[in-house]
Amino acid sequence: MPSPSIYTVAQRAGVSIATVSRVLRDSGPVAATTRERVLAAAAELSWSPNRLAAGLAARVHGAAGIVFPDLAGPYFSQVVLGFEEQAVADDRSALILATHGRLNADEMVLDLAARVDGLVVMDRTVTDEVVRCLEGRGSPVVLLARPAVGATPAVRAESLDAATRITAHLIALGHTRLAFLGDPEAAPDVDDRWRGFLLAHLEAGLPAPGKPVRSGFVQDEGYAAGTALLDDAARPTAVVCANDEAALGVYAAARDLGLRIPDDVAVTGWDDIPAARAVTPPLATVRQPMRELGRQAGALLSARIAGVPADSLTLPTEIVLRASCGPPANSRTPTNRIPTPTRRLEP
Amino acid sequence: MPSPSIYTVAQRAGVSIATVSRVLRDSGPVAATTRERVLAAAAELSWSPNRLAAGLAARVHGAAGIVFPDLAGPYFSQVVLGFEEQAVADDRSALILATHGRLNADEMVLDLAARVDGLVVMDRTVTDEVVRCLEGRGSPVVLLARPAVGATPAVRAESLDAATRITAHLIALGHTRLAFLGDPEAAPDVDDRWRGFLLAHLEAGLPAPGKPVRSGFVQDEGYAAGTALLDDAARPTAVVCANDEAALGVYAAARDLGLRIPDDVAVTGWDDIPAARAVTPPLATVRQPMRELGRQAGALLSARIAGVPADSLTLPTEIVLRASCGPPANSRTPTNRIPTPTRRLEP
DNA sequence: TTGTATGCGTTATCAC
DNA sequence: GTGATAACGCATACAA
Repeated sequence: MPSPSIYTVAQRAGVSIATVSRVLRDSGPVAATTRERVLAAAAELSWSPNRLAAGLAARVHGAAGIVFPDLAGPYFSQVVLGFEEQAVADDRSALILATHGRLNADEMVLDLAARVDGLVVMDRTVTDEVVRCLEGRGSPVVLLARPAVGATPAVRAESLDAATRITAHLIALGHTRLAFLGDPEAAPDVDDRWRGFLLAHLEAGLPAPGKPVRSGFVQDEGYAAGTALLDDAARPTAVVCANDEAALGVYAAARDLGLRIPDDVAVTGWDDIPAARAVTPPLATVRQPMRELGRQAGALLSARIAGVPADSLTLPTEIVLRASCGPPANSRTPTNRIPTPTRRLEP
Repeated sequence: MPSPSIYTVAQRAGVSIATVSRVLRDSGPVAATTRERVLAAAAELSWSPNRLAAGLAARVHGAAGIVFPDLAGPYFSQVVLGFEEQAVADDRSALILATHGRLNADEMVLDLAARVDGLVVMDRTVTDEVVRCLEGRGSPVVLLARPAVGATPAVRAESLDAATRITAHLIALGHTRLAFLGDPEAAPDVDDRWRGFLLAHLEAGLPAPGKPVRSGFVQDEGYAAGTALLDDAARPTAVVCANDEAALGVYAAARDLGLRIPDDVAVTGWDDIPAARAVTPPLATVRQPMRELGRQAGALLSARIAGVPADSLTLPTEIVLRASCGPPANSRTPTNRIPTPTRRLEP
């Protein structure tokens, strides 16, 4: 038995399909009694309009998509969730696409674009060229955690300054041998954090630090990179990690090497995931509004879909000092002064 | 300038729309030279077929949806990711919907159903009645982490037996005052874990434990519940948590109360999230194949969409013993014997 | 191998 | 208020 159509409902209600459409979409005047009849008929047939047909006629998908590299860890999850919330708020469905660094990511994204009214694109999932192509085809795009491209706006969380500040804090605590753990080429945000790390050294008059210790975003990678970094007599006394999960990997590495945090090595992360407060010692980190990032990106996208030009947006981050960056045992600077405006001390 | 349609392309290639459709969908024979012309025209216009129209004509959405309560924590993230992977593998788009316990969840799901070929429904996001309604309207459904409903199959991870075994392990270690932290009414899986917890007491001849200490899935809730539970002279010596994140909250609670794990209180979790290995001591837990759950649910859904009847599926779980459940200081049973077949000792 | 014509289920613009 | 009817963009029998 085929599913009922607007014709079935119209016939049952004794009206034309135009009227059915009117009551359902509340467009145009309809007599109260007529409305009742239509509603009743629709209910009896448990009919709901075919979104495909409705979309085709109205030239609207009623859907928005988000493209991200992966869904590993709280960061991406929260961003996607924020996006979903905004989409629902705008009465749109949310489509997701994880590229995983697949080679055919470009065509996957192009394909996705054909089924949504607009797209949020995270990180380096696709090239700038693809972004332009998308816009060229009439698909509004909002970039997330990645620089703007032409007129395509970007939503980001401040990274460079926060990285400079948290590094400066470590330096102020007396650290002179610091390492950066993360891959600046993996994501624009990480690159900013790395540059802030460098900048802090410059400003403090310290010699330039070594190259970053490459690591992905997941804990296992942080563990591997952390082990390689710390299993060395010339190990650093402080490690600035590109994200919390990698930092937790460093925690495990330090433990397995018999090193104490922060006495033997200070550690900082990024994101302020819940686990950062559960570990011992609590992890110092930089909080970024993950959910809000997704929400704002979705909101900007909605604006663009509506034809309203949207400007790029940078959300503030917040340094969260916790015991993991506490003064090392042989601290020469007992002060706890933090050279930054926005700060926070927990717990 | 309106986006090009199949007519534009056909005209430019000097063929009919039927031919364009043929080369694009590779249906029916087309001369090589003709094919080239069409492809060229399509490329020049950077045209891609309108999915709405294609879907309408083919009576197919080319999309699958998944409904979940929230995206907090690795569990839901991984499940959704597994679902997405399977959807992509089946050449379908993935739609997501988080209900957040919203009151109008039912209609949101019904609405989502109108734009996909099938739906995976997690937990208690909607009632059994809605599931039947969905099926009645011709939308194949696969349940996830929730019992089957009529002919609608379910994909689950084994919970009851694993809960019995890990509880039995604690009891074998000498614990007699155990608490269950989690809300059996929050999710069917948690209810199974609670029942396994009870069963282990029965089998060991221990008096029935107290009521579960209600807690949600996130760390903060685990912290609050854990604090209430442990800040008491008559506190339990072991806490079986419904999931890892809540367990991490208990870690923080114990730390803040000056209690040591496992000496003062043993703790176990569920899921085996990465952070479980990063905390000190490492968290004993029950590993469930989160990603695979999503993938299998997606696969079953594909089968159902294809008209193939699908049976319910229960994936195995694995007990992962770590230091957090190590023998208490005053252990009366020095044995480490584990009364279960599948087990694992880490690190 | 290719073209014609119809249907897919709505929306929306007209008349009435 | 209500009803025909033309798009909407594509898939696909059916012809040629």
